[in-house]
Amino acid sequence: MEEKEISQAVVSRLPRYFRYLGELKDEGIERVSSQELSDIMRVTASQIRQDLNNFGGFGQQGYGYNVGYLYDEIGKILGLNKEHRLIIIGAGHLGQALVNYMNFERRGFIFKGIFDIDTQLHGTQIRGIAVRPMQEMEQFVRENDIDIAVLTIPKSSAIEIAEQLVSYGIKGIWNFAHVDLHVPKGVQVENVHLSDSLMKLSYNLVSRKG
Amino acid sequence: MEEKEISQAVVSRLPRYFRYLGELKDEGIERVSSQELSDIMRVTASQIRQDLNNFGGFGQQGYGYNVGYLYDEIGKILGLNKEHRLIIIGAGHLGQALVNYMNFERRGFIFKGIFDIDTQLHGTQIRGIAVRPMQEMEQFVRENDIDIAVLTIPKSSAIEIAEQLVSYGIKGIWNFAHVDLHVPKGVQVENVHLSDSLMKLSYNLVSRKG
DNA sequence: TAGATTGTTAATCGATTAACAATC
DNA sequence: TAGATTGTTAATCGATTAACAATC
Repeated sequence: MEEKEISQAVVSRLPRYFRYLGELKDEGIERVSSQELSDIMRVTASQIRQDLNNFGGFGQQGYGYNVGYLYDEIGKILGLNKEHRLIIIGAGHLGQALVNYMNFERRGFIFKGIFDIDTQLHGTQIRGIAVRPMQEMEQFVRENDIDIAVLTIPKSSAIEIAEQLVSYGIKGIWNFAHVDLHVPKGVQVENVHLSDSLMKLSYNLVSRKG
Repeated sequence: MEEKEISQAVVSRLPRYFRYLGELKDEGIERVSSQELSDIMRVTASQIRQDLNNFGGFGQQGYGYNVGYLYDEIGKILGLNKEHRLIIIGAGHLGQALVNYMNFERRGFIFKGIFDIDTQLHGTQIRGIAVRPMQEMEQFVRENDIDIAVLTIPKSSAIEIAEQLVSYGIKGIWNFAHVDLHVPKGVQVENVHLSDSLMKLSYNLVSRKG
């Protein structure tokens, strides 16, 4: 199930296909051609067909794509049919925002634990999930089969915490700390560098781009 | 000041250069060669030189780059020498997290106002900034010379609110709503689609990539 | 069958890397 | 001057788009 390596450019577009197909599905639309999808999504029909054909022939000549089927298949490709078990490190506003965002749970991303260094928070709950001291992290990760850790902590501690998590067996890190993490092969890091994003917006504003 | 259009691929890398140069500066390092920077940042020296030369010759043959100077120049390119005036629409956890993140302010991104539909929140303050009713948005934007609006609202209302904001003269939208906004030329949208990011991580986990 | 639209190959475009002459 | 390293051109690589034969 991994013949050729798929480029991250393609992977980055999959969630967007998934979203638009979900919307079409909700509207009760059963079939869609690459050209129709192209018009809605404002990408070329050619790119849509190329992207999808990385994963298999989901369409049918003369017909197009079955919306529900394609939606489900992309969901599977994205691993949304499997349950992911997450912990959050850092119970600040950002951590809380993520825990409270129900849609992740709907997609199979289950928040199992929250950890923070602040002893005042220990024992309090966020959406029914207790905030625990950092010391319990290792045991919790191992006992609850956690595969993803979300880092909503300052950059100063992120590298060290990430190393610990990897040693506990974490396979994926969703990193909101403004630092680059270097992890061993087999561990995935997905960065959300908010200040980089804001700076990009700033650049495009001052450069008076199109 | 806009001879050739710079590709977004290059722009996306600028904040990262800026971050590493800031760290070198803090360490008191005065000069750096593209090769040294390459080793630290794990990109090719060639790419660094190409990227920088889109904006001018900041280096000196036989010497390399002056850290402080290059840091300042990239800051200017990113528009961080100019003050940006922001409002946040949506005072939920995510909105609060952003308002409370001091580092944005340090870079010249000043939060001037917060708006929310929830009447219960009106008059309350977040880090000294009052939460206002949506009805006051237009006047506030015009009177306070707001150039960036941050959308931390559900996707259901995002498109409509974005349209309003554009009509009030907003030039940049930092969009956290999970929907694609279509804005007129001259208005910049920078998307932060958190669920897309999480799905990408999920894909890389299940595809057992490197 | 005729029409539509995919899957896929070929062509183009753009981005990255390599190489080296210019120059500090 | 000799050595180092940039700025920049040329080569390569990868991603996107176009084209069309395959086929439903």
